[in-house]
Amino acid sequence: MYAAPDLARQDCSGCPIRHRAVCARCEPDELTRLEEIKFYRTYEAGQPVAWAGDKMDFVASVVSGAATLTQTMEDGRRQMVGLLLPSDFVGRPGRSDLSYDVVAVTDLVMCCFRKAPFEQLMITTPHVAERLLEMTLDELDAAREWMLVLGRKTAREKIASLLAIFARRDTILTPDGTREIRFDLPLTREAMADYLGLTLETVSRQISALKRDKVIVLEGKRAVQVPDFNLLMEEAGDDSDGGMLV
Amino acid sequence: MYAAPDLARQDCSGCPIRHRAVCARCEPDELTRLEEIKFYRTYEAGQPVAWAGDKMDFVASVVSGAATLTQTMEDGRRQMVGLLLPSDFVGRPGRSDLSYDVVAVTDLVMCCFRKAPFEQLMITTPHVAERLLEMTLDELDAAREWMLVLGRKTAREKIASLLAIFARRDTILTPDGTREIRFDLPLTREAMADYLGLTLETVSRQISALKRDKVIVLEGKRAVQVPDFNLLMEEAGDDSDGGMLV
DNA sequence: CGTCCGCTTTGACCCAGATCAACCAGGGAG
DNA sequence: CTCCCTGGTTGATCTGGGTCAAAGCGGACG
Repeated sequence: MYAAPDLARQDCSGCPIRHRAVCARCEPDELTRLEEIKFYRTYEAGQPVAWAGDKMDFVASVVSGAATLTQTMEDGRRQMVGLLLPSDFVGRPGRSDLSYDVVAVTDLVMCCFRKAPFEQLMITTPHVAERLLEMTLDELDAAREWMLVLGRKTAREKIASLLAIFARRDTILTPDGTREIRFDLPLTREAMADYLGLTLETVSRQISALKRDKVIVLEGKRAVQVPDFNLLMEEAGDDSDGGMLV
Repeated sequence: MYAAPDLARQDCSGCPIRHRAVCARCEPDELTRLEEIKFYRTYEAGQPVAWAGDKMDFVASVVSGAATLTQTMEDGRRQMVGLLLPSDFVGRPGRSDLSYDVVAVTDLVMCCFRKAPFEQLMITTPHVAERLLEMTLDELDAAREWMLVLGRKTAREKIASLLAIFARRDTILTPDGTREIRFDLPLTREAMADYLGLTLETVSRQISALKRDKVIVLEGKRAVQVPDFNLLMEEAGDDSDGGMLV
């Protein structure tokens, strides 16, 4: 876990997301210019960062913590459309109003840039624009992958797919060096339901079912251990093998 | 309808997508450089453009016609993850393998650029990269909008949402100037089902239901007329009004 | 140390949409 | 003119996941 930084700190070189965020490709001089316009904001778990329809006058990178992007219909139905983890970028250079709610799900630290100077900077420092394009293309691929999950997978496959995502992101190497897959769920059952297009009851039932079938082992309600990752992938309906042959 | 162009033609200035595609922002000299590396390809309705997992050695803009992006699971379940219409862009500078199938659904003309020269050109002509970023961000927004449709909308709402998309894109002004909304469905029932995460039977039933309820008027199986666009939006579960007040 | 509250689990029942199956319409080929 | 073949419609039935309801389970707080 990354300690909330001193809000006045200016040094990007020790930043935990330095090598993965929009600034990843920047040369030292470009970084200096970014440092001049950046500022930090922190949010507590549960706090909104911005609402759909708001004008958001800044863009930002997640430094630590997690945030969700959700769309809501008038009658209250909700769909999570993105999950922001450290190094992910929010905001849309070139447009100002947001089309989804952004909410901190854990304590959150963001590295923000006021929109106008950032847009200016994108023109003068190609490495920022270049990296942002790459990140946006990755996001688009992920969104499309998720469309398959939402449109065609069963409840059990959906849960397994979500667990597989967390497993890939958060695997902890145990002290004795065995490559055991073990992580904490960063979301409540309700948030998982919003992500997967399910109800929280179905999420709970399917997690119980996967536990019963020994696909996962639960320690408490949040800690998950995956004894066999290939089995999990199979449950997710993804072809874990293949693709390298032929 | 745009006639299939002479495959050797080099003049971008008369191109029907000149002002909306990746090249929209190009200055005349940038356009000249694009012209030097471009070439056209045509596909007949139903033909594949590329398969998931293929290395695609070019990127392209749709000039006329339509293509679908679909992902397929091993057991045959399919989900359309994108619909390419004129001016839309396919391909991913920076990566080579495709993660979905690209298939022409109507006769299709594409303006292609070999990947390596295009990537080179992106570095030297910022207007291409700039426009591509903007288009990719739009695609991402659209993909996220679609996640709400797939995850939370009912079958009837899904159909209405799809019809609304076509209506917005393809509205034809009738000769006498009345703003009647009337268009042809570019997709079969099966393709609509793949787009919406439904079965083709459900698609057919819901279209019949919307017809019965006078939300749409069908002329034959493909021609659709929408007497009241607001009613259609309401059926889609979208808040057609609102957003401009406050 | 008890109680309250947010989160989770579990059960019983129901319904939207899937599945299985039959049939229809039109248009191209022989 | 008929045959067939592709895409579309419609009906009957089944079922995965939603809905409604009740109860467990920490952990914060008085």
